[in-house]
Amino acid sequence: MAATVRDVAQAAGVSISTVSRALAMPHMVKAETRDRVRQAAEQLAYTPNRAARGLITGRTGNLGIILPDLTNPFFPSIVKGAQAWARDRGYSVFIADTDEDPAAEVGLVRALSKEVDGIVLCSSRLSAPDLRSVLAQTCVVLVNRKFESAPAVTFDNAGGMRQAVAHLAALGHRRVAWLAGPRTSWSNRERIRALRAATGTAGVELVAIGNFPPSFDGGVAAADQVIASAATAAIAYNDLMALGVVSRCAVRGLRIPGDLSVVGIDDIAMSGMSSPALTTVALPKEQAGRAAVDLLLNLIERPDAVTRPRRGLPVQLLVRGSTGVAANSPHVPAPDLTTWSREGERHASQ
Amino acid sequence: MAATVRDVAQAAGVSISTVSRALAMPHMVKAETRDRVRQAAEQLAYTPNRAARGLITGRTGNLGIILPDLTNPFFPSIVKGAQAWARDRGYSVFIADTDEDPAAEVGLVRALSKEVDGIVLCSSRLSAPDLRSVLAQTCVVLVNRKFESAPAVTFDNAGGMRQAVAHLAALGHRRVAWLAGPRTSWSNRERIRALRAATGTAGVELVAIGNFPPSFDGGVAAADQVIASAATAAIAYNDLMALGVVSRCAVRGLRIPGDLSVVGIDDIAMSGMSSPALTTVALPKEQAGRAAVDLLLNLIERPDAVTRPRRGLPVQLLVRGSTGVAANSPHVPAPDLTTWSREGERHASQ
DNA sequence: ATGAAAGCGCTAACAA
DNA sequence: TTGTTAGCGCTTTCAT
Repeated sequence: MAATVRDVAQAAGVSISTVSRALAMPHMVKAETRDRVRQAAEQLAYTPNRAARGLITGRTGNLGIILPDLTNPFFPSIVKGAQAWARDRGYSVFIADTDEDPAAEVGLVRALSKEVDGIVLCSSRLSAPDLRSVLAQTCVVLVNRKFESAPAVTFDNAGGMRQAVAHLAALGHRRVAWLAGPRTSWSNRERIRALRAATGTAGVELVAIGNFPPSFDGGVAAADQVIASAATAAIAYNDLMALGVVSRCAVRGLRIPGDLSVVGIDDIAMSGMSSPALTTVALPKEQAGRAAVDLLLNLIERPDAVTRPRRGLPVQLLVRGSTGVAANSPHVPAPDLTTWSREGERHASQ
Repeated sequence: MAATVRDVAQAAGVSISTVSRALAMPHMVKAETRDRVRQAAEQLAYTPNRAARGLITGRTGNLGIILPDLTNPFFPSIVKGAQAWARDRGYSVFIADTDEDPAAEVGLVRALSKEVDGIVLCSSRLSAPDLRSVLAQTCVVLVNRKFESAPAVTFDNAGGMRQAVAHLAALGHRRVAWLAGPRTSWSNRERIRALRAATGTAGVELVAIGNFPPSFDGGVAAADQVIASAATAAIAYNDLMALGVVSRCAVRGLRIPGDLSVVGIDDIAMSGMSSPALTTVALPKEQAGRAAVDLLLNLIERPDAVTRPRRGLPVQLLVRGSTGVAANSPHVPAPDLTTWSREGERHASQ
């Protein structure tokens, strides 16, 4: 059995309350006693029982992180950052995947809230009333979503869109397609708005297409509409969709960036591995995880401190192979079977 | 404040122990009383305090999952399966990422072991003595590693290698390269052994190359040795490496599968998105997560039950675009600058 | 500066 | 079948 306060107290020849104090509030104990206790504790490999502590303090020392889909590579990076940061600060992190289901999201928050001191809620797809109710009941930090005055870590979507548009405009693109992601996504709304502003300023025509699922297949589905739109460049809601566009363009016989320039958002690992590599707006994902934990711990440990709204984390356009100088419209004739069969094997993989 | 047993007891007009029983051992309580208690509990939205319960039962209702790197897409799938399965069974899951550091792995097991009933240890890189010590102290299920008599969930590496070799042999390949992953990886050792057997039977010559890091860049680094080996096909330790090989081959001006066939292992999402799509040995990752949780809960809830060793989970070769009929040796002359510059932009992304 | 004692919310003996 | 009671290991008054 693991050592308890009592064991340590006995070994150090003091009372259990002295042990507790020596370990948690060292300044309230005489130096000599403190050292004796510490030594005894170390020798017995004593670790306070968190359940017992939690029972009296009302705190668990645990955090939760809830996200739509672990297999979307955007999220593991956030989790990685959050988990490591929290652990360094003495907190453990529960993970929960909603499988993109807002109903499950509510349930998970409720279930987790009993077992944690606070929750990091990533890319929440919750409706305003649901989210409001969740925020009222639990200590929550949002990531990648802003909602009323709730503490949140976001990315500088506007800056990212400006960089992307400036890049494309400089390459001579005058007609740019936006491939929208989920309608319920806050960042999707945010990005289209920023895009409208940025294209307006740059004298670039914007064509919005979608919404589509924020996945590779969503991008594949979107590609044909992009091609039909006669845009010479496309900005996708995320890298996964952008990669889908690139893939579908290959099937359709379009060259990237020769016929169409493609920009993604996120900078998931995959985006650097495709060929051509994807030009993308890199989001500091691990940093966001750390920032969320910081915010959450602040909320937990200093509930009265005022948390003023923070601006989005800075993002960085990474220019890679999928963007190039503007070409003629990529409007191509309907593909014939010859064109298709050449890449037929590719298609089998979907 | 949240409702306690006492509140429910009062509301239902019974004692606290009746409440506890009615909820945890319904058969020991008169039906009518039970219903009354349940109704009161529901109305008060009562949830047992897990810390208090844990204090007396000695169980936390939590599991931990430890893995080398969350940003390696192989692991999130396992976590996803494990997390959902555990939650359905009333357990929450802590996540911990070792950042590929075996020393951190030991520390994390120790730290987590205080807060959980059991740990799922994925692709452990621990040395035999370290692993033995960990297993002695904690309730652990290994995933993707076999060690002495420890309970483990593995994949049928031998079957996978046989399928891959049979596929390549049928395509006429007679000289196949194996790109080894980390030396400390159990599955790496397992696979090379299976490969030796399978190639021997099939009359195929095997060339082992490596070890390399199990990453895209590892594959990029390996590719040149593959090309120099005059093999017409390569099997990589995982999909990430296989994708690296494909990418590097493009830079070197080799066509896939025309000049070289490439087979990966894992079936990460990315492998279906590359072009050509990657032929790969698909591992049932989420299923492995679920199986690990099953094993773990069995261990926790029936410590005396004998767990007999299980064979590896069945795997499935997915034939896609990256393999084709054997060509001549891909031995090519050293690339000249013209060849390189054509794909120079690709290179910038690494 | 230290100790004694109460009690967090729950489960599990033991009584009735 | 139900109620009473004794703790689980810890923190935290309240005395000393």
